[in-house]
Amino acid sequence: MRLTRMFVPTLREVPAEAEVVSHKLLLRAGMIRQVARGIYDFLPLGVRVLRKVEQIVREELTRAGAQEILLPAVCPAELWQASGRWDRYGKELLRFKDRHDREFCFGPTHEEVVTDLVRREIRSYRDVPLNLFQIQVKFRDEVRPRFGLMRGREFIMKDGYSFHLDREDCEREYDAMFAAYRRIFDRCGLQYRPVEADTGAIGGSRSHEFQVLAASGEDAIVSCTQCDYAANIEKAGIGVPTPAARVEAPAALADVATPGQRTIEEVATFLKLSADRFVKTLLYIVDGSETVVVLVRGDHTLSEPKLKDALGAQTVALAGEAEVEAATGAPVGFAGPIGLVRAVRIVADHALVGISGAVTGANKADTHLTGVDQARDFPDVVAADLRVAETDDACPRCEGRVTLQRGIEVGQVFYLGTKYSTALNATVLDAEGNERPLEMGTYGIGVTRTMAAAIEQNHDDAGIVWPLPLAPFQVVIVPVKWAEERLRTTAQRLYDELLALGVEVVLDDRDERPGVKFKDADLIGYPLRVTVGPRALERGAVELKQRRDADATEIPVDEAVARIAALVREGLAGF
RNA sequence: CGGGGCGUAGCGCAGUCUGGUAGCGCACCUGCCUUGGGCGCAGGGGGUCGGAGGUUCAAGUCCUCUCGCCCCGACCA
Repeated sequence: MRLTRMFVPTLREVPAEAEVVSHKLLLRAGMIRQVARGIYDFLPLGVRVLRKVEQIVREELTRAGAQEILLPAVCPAELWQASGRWDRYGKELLRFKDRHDREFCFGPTHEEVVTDLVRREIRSYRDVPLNLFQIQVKFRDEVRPRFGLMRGREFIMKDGYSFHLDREDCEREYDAMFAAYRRIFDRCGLQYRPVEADTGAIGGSRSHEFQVLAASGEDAIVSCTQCDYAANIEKAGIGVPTPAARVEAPAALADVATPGQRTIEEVATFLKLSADRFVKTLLYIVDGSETVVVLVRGDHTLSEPKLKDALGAQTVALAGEAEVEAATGAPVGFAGPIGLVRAVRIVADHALVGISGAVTGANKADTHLTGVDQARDFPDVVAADLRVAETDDACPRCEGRVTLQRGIEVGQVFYLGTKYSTALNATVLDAEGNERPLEMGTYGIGVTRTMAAAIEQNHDDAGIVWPLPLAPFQVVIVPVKWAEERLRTTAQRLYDELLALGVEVVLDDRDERPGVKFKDADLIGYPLRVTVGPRALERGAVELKQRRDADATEIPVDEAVARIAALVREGLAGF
């Protein structure tokens, strides 16, 4: 394309609403514009990048045996009622009625719809395995959309679903999708890590997230420095439990007045003790009814997913003020495991087993207990791995230690089991003539989020540095002075010849000063820039600069087209 | 949902405290000039000051309500 004919409104200044770098650069490079919170226009350059991501996804999934379909974005309530999610999904589900007052939602994900399709058409075990995917606009009415395309309300997702006769076959497909996802993100030119993930409220038992490594990522991931273990921090296990601190001469229990000191930090400062001497006492309501006391060391953080696993619970929720007072007889801030009003289950993190000389709430207003000895004072606890992992914790798989990194979740693979097939009665007859619910897997990729993640990971002060496979165009040709015929005709010829070779090239035919063109080229992030200027042309040459390099090299005009085409070809082959 | 911030030209902002003819930079249009990293000069167009109501001789400015956007937290996967 000629730049004079293109709709690329670049901005010199950053619109005030943008916070993170991908959002700023997408706006400045004229790729997106915000329409409402979490909802965006995609301009021509933005669409080209989206299509690049989509095409890679499409090719790799097709290669892996999946088939593309397109399901409705507007879905009838009945299917969601059948799965139970109409009530459970909450306000994130955008609901509305048609003119006949029938209820619909804008699909945030499509397990129900695809399972409905499959149950109507599939009868025999001979019809499976079946793996279907779509690339579609989704809507989730997020409480707090933010960071541009990183967490929008409307976004483009590749969602895939597979159907199998038994668990073994489903797990085989899971592994195949895992491998396909690796190829997809490799081909996108991204640095990422597959990590073990919490299975969350969707249900199911096995899941990996694909996390693009970037400091601005919303997720924390734990990875081992010695083996390939990596997990979302919510899920990450701790190899060797931290031994509890013990004091030499066990002290007797004693009340100590702590007026108005509720948080660990406040009490620790007040008593001049370090936080690891405290037993943090949290009350949880488990599965909506049972009150459970949960203990972690004062300097540790509880992981709710781990708590859920440890208790075998469906839901856990921090207890409200009234519940805390009912169980402890004290206002919030003074709870402890000793002398509770009601006998309740107590679970404690490993790091508290055997602790002595500790401090905890006394279950009395403005009072804490010192000299606490776990074995003596509250022996009746269940020990479990409950806390959030920290840097230098032991790896659960090897002798190594773990480190923390930030990541952007761009994909997730999930073994679902028969949750939806059972709810929606999607069954097949097996070889013995028995009706069996289909085993399912689900596989998602955030296409728009991948686009943002690529920028978070690939940019500099001047703008985006697109990996070649995702760039909206591969090459920009910049004639330094459009008015000068010699430069114009050379630029034009290079442009025509590159186009003929199938190179995605833009000709900056604007009558602008060179500085403006260079700034825009850097901002937009074309991987290759060809500068046609009087100095080099005098020597029969043009300049070639890669976006990621600092310097340009001069190449003879006659060789330029072949050299550039080869660079693009070889560059793409590298992914 | 709780806390905080902001809505003035396409973008970035000043003006609001202390009411009195709506401004600046960039962008845009015209002309000249210039052309290797966001040139220079001259001229010009563009605003229901987010919206509604109120106070006042007079409201961008004060009061009430409301809508939108951003950040932190809670929530959610």
